[in-house]
Amino acid sequence: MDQDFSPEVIKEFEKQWKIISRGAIDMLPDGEFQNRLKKSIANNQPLRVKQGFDPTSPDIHLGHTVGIRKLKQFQELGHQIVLIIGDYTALVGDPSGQSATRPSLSYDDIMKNAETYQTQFFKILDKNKTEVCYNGDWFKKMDFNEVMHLATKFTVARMLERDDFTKRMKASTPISIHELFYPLMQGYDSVAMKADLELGATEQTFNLLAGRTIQEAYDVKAQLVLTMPILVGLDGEKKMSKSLGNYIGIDEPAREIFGKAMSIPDNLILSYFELATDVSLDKIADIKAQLNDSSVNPMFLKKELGETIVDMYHPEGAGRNAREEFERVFSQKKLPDEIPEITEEKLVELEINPRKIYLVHLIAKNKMAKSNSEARKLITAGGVSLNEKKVTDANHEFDLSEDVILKVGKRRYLKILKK
RNA sequence: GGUGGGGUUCCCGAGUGGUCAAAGGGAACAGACUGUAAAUCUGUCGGCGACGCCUUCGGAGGUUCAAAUCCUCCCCCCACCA
Repeated sequence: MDQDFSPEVIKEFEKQWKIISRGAIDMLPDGEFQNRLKKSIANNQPLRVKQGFDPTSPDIHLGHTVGIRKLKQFQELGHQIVLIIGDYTALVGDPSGQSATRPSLSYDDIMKNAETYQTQFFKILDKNKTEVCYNGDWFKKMDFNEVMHLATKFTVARMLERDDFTKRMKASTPISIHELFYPLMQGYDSVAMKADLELGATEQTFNLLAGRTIQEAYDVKAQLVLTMPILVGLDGEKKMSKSLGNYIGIDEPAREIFGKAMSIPDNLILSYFELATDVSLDKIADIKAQLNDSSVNPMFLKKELGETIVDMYHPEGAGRNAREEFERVFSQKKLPDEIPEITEEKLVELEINPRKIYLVHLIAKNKMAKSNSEARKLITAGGVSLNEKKVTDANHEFDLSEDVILKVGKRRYLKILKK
């Protein structure tokens, strides 16, 4: 029952399709997806495009931006973006891709995270055109009867099909009943928001499709599903996540972002360009060609990547500055142009005698190492220098006769000022 | 509810009375080599102004000169049975 669409509609559809499908893995169901998009254009009825984010950590990182930037594209094409902040789903914890039950967060922490999420979202999205909801808004009000009713809409067999559960069963790791509710909750969000389309990473496919089932059970039209690849973290193996510490936060200082970008393994360069930046498809093809050309040092492409990413989240020119700073410090091994400083008075406050500075304490008390032992180990390992001279004596003491620059490891600096 | 098997340092996982701050691997950190890439090699990997001392082996007690190891109670997980 395809209706006939005018050439203008088809033209607009093709334009939108090209943009929307960039980078996408699945756009389901095939056929219906195209059709509903066309209808939306023909009837001037924007799609309600939903994605949920559980505020389980305080920061949005590049991994999140894969979806957020896709939402941005929909937004620019005139569709309605619906952001769900999963305050209640965060309480449950998404089992997707997990090999163990997530540690539960306190509601206070979740709400704090939700706040920073909001401000960081709008570094990318247009706040005025975005609908934001907390799923606690409806889950808080549900009584047990309604919860059970929701639970009747899905079967155990289907739930256990997903491979994260299968794996956990095989590995004999516990699965709590409440984790089974996660997909139901996410699906119910789609009911509540009357979502036409839900976006998520590939690992979300099960949840997204479950959403269709739940919607239909509640007599809401089943949503379309669009999945995006998972951005691999800095370690080159696992998905980017705050808890694994392999992430680039969009709120981080320019030099951090640049530095972290430089530390990714070479085989990630292309996917970072594809998933984390807005460079054109032509440009991507060009980068791909260069990566295959053995005469090109991938480092140059990586620097370009770093610069591009920095510029997305910092003012114009920040990328270039970060790059120059990086080259100065790491390539030419010069001192960074900004080094945290500490004064003689501050030392006294830290109970360090400026006339007899015990290096171990200086490092530990300034949080350049976790403990005195850690500091001691770093010194012994040859990772500590004073005024660019390596110190390997763990009991080293010195007096502050002049300003001193302390370097610990590759990148921790501190300047101690004689008053 | 019954029976059996388990809970060890960031993770996996050895260890069944002293030689245990606890093998091995992974992760991480530092150093060498580099491009803050990969690979490789080396070292470190509970805390402490440190060849000694203090705190750790699910929790609480107990036996012992001595306990991760033995006993008691409790908590949690898994498998099978019901």
